[in-house]
Amino acid sequence: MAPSTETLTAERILEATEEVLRRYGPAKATVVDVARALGVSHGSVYRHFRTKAALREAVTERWLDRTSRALAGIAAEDRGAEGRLRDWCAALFTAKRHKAGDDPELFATYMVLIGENSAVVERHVADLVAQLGRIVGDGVRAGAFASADVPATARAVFDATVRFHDPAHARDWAHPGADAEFAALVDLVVRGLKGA
Amino acid sequence: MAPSTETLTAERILEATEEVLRRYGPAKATVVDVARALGVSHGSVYRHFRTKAALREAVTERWLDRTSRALAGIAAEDRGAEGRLRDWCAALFTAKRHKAGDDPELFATYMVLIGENSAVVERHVADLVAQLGRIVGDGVRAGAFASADVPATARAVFDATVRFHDPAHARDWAHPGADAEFAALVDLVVRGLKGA
DNA sequence: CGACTGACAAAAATTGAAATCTGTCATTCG
DNA sequence: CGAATGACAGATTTCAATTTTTGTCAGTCG
Repeated sequence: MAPSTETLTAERILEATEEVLRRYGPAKATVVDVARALGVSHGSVYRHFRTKAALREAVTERWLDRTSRALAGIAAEDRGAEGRLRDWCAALFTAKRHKAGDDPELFATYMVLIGENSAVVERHVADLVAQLGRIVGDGVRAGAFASADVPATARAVFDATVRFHDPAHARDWAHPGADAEFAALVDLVVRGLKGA
Repeated sequence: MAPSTETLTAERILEATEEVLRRYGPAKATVVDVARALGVSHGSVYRHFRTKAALREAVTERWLDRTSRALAGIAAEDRGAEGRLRDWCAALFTAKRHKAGDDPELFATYMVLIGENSAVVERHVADLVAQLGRIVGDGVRAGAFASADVPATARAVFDATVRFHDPAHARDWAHPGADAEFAALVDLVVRGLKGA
């Protein structure tokens, strides 16, 4: 966009890249477009990011981290594990559903980025599962939940809810029964956590 | 392939179509190829299937029905609901994993067909959920499971296990920890079914 | 001196003309 | 007479020529 006299930082490049991706989509967005948006030559962008792939990876990571941070707040709250778990799952579903529904094109763009960067996604998933682990662990300590292997149980909870947070299933999130199905699933999972 | 003197039936066309899809893949397989394999003109194929899409849909349906029928056997067995549920889920996971692992190219072909025929897939899913419903219903009647709404619970069980039967997650099925994660998930679900 | 530029080679994407495929139907074949 | 054919129009795909993009680096500028 407007050339700027500010220093060229990785941060500013990432912002410009997001903007370019939003405007042109993942197929058309080029490094030259990003450079043009910043009023610099594309060589300067390569000073901060070794390849176009690295640049896209950094954008993907930023995007996923925003979700992570929001949920970390819920996981850390000081109250009963069941309530926190229910709210955490609901917050994850709601956040994803809004991202998918509010701006489908931008969401499609991030779906492409996610497909390109499985390593980043893996780290993100590990992060979310760790958050679940903290909630489940608290629940076990307080006697609300039963689990012989907290990390494995946390992973099972994450897996059980894939349909309501994995972008691969985004298509289903709009359909009318989705909320009821989500509620039934969370109830089933919570009952399972409470033990036999 | 070899021309034949037999009558041209929908069944024979479907077999030839499967063969052509296996050989050329979903992108290259044409109606002309199918006709050539049968030793007839492509016009004759159109006598049995109105469009290429209808032909592919029929192939997809056949393929999904084979899985359905195998599982229906387990659902109908005369024994405890918990064992049947565990075996049914394991059979579904194992069957899918083999299809994906044994012939990845053919599996990719069917993934494409599945993407083209969401209506067929929806019916297939409804069928599987109904089978689960029978098992869960039996369990509730026998006092082994607790559920206020059997169809909704069956759907929740199906949803909870998506990661281990939906082709969208096929990529994960090969990884070493998959079996342990599957076991942990089924345990969680079964505990949930047994009630709080 | 170090951030930035822009010309360049190699790789990838786009374009449009030619070839192929889909779906129809008047005609042939048994 | 009903099943099958093959020529055909319109839609889609292919392929090679052309353009654009990526990534590098010797050289400029402040």
